[in-house]
Amino acid sequence: MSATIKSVAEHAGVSIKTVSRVINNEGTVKPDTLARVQAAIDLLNYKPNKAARDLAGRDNYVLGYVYDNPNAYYIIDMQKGILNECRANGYELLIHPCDASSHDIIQEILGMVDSARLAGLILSPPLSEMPEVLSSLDEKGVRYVRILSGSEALESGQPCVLVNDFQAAYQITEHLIQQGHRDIGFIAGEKQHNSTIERQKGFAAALAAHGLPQHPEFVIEGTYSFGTGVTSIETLLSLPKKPTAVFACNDEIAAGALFGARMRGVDVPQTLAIAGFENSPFSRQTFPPLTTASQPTDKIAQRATSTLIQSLKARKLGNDKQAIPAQVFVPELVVRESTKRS
Amino acid sequence: MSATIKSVAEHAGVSIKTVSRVINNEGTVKPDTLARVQAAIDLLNYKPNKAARDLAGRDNYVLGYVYDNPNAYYIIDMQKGILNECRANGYELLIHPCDASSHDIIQEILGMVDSARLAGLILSPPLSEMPEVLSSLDEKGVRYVRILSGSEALESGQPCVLVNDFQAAYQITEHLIQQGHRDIGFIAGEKQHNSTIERQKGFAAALAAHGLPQHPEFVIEGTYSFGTGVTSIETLLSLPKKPTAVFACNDEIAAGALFGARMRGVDVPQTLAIAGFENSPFSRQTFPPLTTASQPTDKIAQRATSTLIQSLKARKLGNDKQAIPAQVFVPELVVRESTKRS
DNA sequence: CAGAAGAATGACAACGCTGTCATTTGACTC
DNA sequence: GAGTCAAATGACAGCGTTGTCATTCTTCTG
Repeated sequence: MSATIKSVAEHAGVSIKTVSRVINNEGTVKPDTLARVQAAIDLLNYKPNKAARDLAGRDNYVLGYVYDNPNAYYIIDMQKGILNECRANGYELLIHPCDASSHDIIQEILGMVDSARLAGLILSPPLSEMPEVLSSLDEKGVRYVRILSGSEALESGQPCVLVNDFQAAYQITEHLIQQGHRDIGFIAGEKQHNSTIERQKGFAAALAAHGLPQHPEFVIEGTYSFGTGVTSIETLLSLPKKPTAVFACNDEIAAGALFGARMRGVDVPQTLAIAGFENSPFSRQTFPPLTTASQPTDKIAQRATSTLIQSLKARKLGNDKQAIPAQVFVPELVVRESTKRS
Repeated sequence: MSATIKSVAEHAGVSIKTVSRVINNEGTVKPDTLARVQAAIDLLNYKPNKAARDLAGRDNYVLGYVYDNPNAYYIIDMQKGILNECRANGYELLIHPCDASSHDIIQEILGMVDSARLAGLILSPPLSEMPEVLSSLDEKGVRYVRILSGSEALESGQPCVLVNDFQAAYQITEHLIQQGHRDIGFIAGEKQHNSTIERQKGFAAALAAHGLPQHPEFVIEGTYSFGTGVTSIETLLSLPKKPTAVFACNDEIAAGALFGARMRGVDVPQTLAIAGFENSPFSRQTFPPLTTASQPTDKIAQRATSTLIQSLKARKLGNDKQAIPAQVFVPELVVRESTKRS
């Protein structure tokens, strides 16, 4: 049926091993041999058989993306970014949605890594921030890259990509302050997401920097959901002293807050300003559109994937020590109507 | 490292071939041998190596989901449904987003099928409705299952799952009529999606059935996007005779229409009723929430996958003739505030 | 220009499984 | 109890690649 390494070798008049060297870029092939082999590959439209590769080689060419996140847009963007990088490097992607709060989540992940012989894992929050998960993976020698909230270089030099939620939250809060708001509410997501913690810290830091008081009753804890937005805004607007602006931990909460405000007949942004976080497509589609922070999720995912692949290569070549620098992404402030005072 | 078929065989005191028979459910193993082997498998926590299986066997255990659809919620639900079924049957899933309008889309799909040695493909609209794609796949002998809009059994007996958009659209339209609307606008999505055609037919049929006139100027063509909703509603509301209700071909358009109406200060649902289609999560989150039709996307996906797997098994066993009956799903009307007249 | 050292290439086993076909086992017949 | 036949099991090759190690070709040295 399709070409094999053998047919390519015959065509090029070399041994299969040499063809193998060419397709693996081992670099120890003479230029003209390489050209001959490459020509044969192109001619026959040869594609290495993944199964055989996986079987024969020590490592294989499948990465896994394990996630527990209800945000469809986030996941899709992640997948897009990961896939781009995977394709560019001849890797495949296995996706594995799961429930991070399940009691045997670790077994589940380990099981899939094992049965699919994954070369490595891409972890996004909250999984990337669960110590039990990470240590189990370390113990089993499973390679992974983490996407997580933070900005400090990790001591370990582990492969990771950071998102500086603190700074972005700081900027959003500052934007609200500059609009003249002094009483600003904060609606948090799940506290097991580091991003929530960081965003809240950024929020608090901005208030402090501008000499504004912290009102504990203005901070509501919830989940990254529309429903949280709806109920939280009710709570906030029922306070004797109401905030004039609200910073919601993500767009979904913000959309819920907007919905809740409208239910009560509160005008946004005139009476109440609302800001979200994430720049989900629908943050543009609410009425009014939401001020938010734009996170290049697909770029982050791509970067994470390339980091993982690099670390995989490094291990293969034995120079396992060489740490790969973590890249830090800072979400950008996007100002829209939901916070614009006329 | 992990257990192999050989270690299991030794443990159970049988040959590797017998173990192979057990894990493949070939049914020609004596009950007590089977029990011994099964015990060894459990004991060693043996998982067959997929790469070896794929390499040795004629067919392999990876399905592909190829899609071109900007709707993140749809894709996520599809993936969820497919994965459920895959896991239950020991298959893996490879996802492949693509651009259906690309000129070499066929080559791209064929290439990935080839290089990943896919056992079969799951196709959703618009790819599942592109004759060129289907015929190329047929020609190459690639197995696939289609998810598409329609209701008639396909002559060919090909594996497929149908969604009866016609009937659902009919119901939505009828609902609007029952609310007293006589002048109803229709905003269409891409016409290369069969769903658009079917929904429009259902719309027209309902009008006809209730003796209402068709107003060509009330039908706007666009894409399945928020933007289409925004601009279309402007067009409709600028007509000398305006519709009092609008049926948008999906929720995203409907959300855009709602946005557009609000921009013009038009009250929904009092002055204008708006209905969508799909029951996307955000159809619940607009203000007011959208009347829509609920499509059990994950169930549809799951059914499609099981159909594909069945057909794969049938081919393996040689009884390729036996056609698998196509299941038809009818989206259900979900009435919310966007069409409720007080 | 012989010899050494390194670069380039090749031969061949191994990876873990399934397919094919041969062999053994067991049940049933007369 | 020998003979028959089907059911159960096993031996072994082969899937397409990579890893290991041996071999050959180059280039450089003195």
